[in-house]
Amino acid sequence: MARYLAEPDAVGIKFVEVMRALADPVRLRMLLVLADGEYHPCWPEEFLVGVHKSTLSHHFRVLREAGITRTRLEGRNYFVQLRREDLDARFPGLLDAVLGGARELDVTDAPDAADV
Amino acid sequence: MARYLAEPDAVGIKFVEVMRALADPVRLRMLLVLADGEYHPCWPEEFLVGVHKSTLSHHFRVLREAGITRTRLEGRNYFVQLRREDLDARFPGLLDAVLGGARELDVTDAPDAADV
DNA sequence: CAGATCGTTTGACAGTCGTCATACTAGAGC
DNA sequence: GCTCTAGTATGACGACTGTCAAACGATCTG
Repeated sequence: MARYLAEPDAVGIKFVEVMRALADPVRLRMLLVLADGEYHPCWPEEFLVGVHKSTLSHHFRVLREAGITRTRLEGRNYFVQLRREDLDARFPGLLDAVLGGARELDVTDAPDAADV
Repeated sequence: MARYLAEPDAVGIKFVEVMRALADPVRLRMLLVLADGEYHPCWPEEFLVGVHKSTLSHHFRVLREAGITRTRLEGRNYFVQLRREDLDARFPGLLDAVLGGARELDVTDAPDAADV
C-alpha cells in the first residue's frame, strides 16, 4: 500500500539543485526537524510556525525533487525522511556540514535575537 | 596601497547567505578556480566562458558580501581569495563538501555530456 | 596631461521563487 | 455510499535574481 512520491534516483541528484533546495531558511529548518527523527509524521500543526500548508507542501516538494528527502504515502499519512545514505554517498560531508550551519540559524533567525 | 573591498567580519557571516551564494552554477565554478590557487589574478579572459564582465563582477560581489571571498585591490589589479579560515571556523566541513560537489558539476554541466 | 584599460556601477528586462488563497483528490470512518 | 479530513495542485502576485548593455571611475602608460 505504501506508495512513494516521485524522486530522482541517487545518481540523478544534481549538486546545484541540492544547494538551491538548501538555500532557504524555511527548508533549512525543515531539514533540522527531519534530521532529528528518522521518519516524521507529517505536518503536525507546529511543524513550522507561520507558514501556510500549501507553502509547506511546496517546500517538501522542492526537497524531494532535489533528492534530499523521500516521501512515503501510507493511506492518508505522509512520512518524510532524509536520504542520508544517498546524499552522503554523492556528496560526502555536505549534509552534516549543512545541518551544523542550519543549527546556528535556529538561533539567529529569531527576530528579537537580532542586533541586541 | 592595498585596499580591501567591503566584506562581513567572520561572525557576521550568515549561513543562509553563504548557501544562497553557493547555490549558483557560475559561482560554484568560480569557487573551484579560487580553491585552486590561493590568490588569483583577476578576470583572466578565460576565467569563465560566456559570461559578461559585469555579470562576473556581480557574482564576485555576491561571494564577497556573503563572506566567502576577500578581494584586495592593488593599484589596478584585483586579487580574490577564499576566506577558508573564517568559513571553516564558522561552518566546519562545509567548504570542502561544497568543493567536492562542485567538482562533479564541472563534468555534468557540459551541455553535450548530458543524457548520453 | 591625455589616452587607454580594467573592473565597477547603474539601469533594464526576463525568468524564477516564495507565499498565499482556493479548488481538488483520495483515503478513513460512520 | 456519504462526509470529513489531510495534503496536493493550480493560479496569482510581489519580490528577487542573473544577465547584458552602457556609462563611469580610477589607474597605468606614453
